[in-house]
Amino acid sequence: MSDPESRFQQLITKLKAHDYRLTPQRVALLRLIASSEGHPSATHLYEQIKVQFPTTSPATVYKTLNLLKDLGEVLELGFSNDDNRYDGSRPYPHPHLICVRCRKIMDPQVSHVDDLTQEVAELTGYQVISHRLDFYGLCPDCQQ
Amino acid sequence: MSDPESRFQQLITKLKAHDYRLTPQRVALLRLIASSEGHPSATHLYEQIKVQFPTTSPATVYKTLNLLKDLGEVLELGFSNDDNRYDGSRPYPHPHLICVRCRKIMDPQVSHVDDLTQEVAELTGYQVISHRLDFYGLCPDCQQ
DNA sequence: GTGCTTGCAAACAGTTTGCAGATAG
DNA sequence: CTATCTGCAAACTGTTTGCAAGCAC
Repeated sequence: MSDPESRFQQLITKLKAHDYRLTPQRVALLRLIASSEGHPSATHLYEQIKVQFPTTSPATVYKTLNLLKDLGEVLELGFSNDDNRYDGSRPYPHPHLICVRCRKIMDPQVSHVDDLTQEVAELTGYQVISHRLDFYGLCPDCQQ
Repeated sequence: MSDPESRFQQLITKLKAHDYRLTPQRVALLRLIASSEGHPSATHLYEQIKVQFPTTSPATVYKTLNLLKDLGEVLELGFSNDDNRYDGSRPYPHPHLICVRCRKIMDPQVSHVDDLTQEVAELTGYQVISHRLDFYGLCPDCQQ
């Protein structure tokens, strides 16, 4: 967990190391992703990038997000009913708390979650690769 | 957690109590849902029902599944990349273990998961309504 | 200069919806 | 008898893909 600026530099270095080109659109997306506290959607990121680069297309945003996902630098939270949300600050599995009314997503502190992975692996014989833990509820603002 | 036949009767009773009509297609779906050990998809259920009722449409299956979901009698596992899967035997939040290769889904025993909901609620001030915990990995058969 | 990247538009896939005819109660 | 349900087809939505032009290196 690093500050946005050094996270941004990390991402730049990673892309360079893999011989990906640093286009202005990509750099702008990396900057947003590196400070993505609010778990933004692709559309949300797209709209922020359009301010600086009005010709940017959603496809470019999706392509770059998938690139970063494949590099393990972004965590994608997919929803069957709703847009995917992205976390570029903490690109490893961790719990999320989702307000069902305003759709805000935050990262709660939850103890011993990683122990569960070990427990499941031992109990089932599966090779557990990843996990996802989401809590759904109403945030303080939305409890009226 | 009851046996398929009494679960089936429960579902019948529930629909009757809410004045929903028991059409042959619905009854067939209830029967499948009541014994849904394998977390089937809508398409999978549709194909099984088509054997008995060849004119059934996917729309009917989706409509009935949504009805059961709204009544709290079916748990829907939505995936952004893949078909939704349904659990009519245990229609309450519980952990799932998903093989990323063959897409088989099972229910592992995991200890103290419900304690986490309480922990998150106290820590964040959210009113936590539900949760979802999925583990992704390779089942014994798929580890080759 | 080369070939990766962009931006547009069309395609995609699972699910939902609208509606006319069928049917459970 | 009547309101609900079915089955078909079209619509929907977020994401992906194909391709020609653009540009990073």
